[in-house]
Amino acid sequence: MDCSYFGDRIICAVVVLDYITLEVTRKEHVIQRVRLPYIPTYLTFREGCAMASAFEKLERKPDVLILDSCGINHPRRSGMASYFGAVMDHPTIGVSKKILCGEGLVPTKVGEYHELVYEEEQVGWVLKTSKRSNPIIVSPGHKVSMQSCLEIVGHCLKGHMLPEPTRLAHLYAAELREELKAGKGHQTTFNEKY
DNA sequence: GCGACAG
DNA sequence: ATCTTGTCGC
Repeated sequence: MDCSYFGDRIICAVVVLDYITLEVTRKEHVIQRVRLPYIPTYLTFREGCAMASAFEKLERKPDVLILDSCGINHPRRSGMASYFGAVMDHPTIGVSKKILCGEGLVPTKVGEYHELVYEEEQVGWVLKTSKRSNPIIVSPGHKVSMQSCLEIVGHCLKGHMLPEPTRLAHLYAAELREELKAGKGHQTTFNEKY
């Protein structure tokens, strides 16, 4: 899942892929009004409601959810991936492009990775996924081990900076944003259950 | 007080 | 996240 914005609207897009083939199985989305500003370490309160509504639209839930955010690599060990996973009681993994907290060696060769450490504790990984892009941060969200999150994200890589689920959700969210901008937002129906 | 700070 | 042109590299 990933979110994009347009004016005072937030668009949350979710794309489900088959784990073996990485082919898209399902796409859903919701549009809501932005209710809170972005405040570092409190991202869940800005995007959480839209994500919950989008996730509930899936008749069949995926085995694991990858979010564009932090997992346990967070000052309170509760990045949006962890928080959302706990609230929805569903396995999650956090994938981000910048470090919110913690530090680790910088991987330089594709496939290379290092531990992301925060307060003497490993909270994730710094992974080099493509030649030109900066490494990405991978961390356990909820009900996924430190080892598993790395394996799962690694399996979803196709030579791009981001794993396919995140990359495709990002593209879909951007596509929906353009449609809204073009006025094609016929279905002005907001899904604001949360 | 200063700098950092997921999206 | 969003605004924004060209540009370097696969």
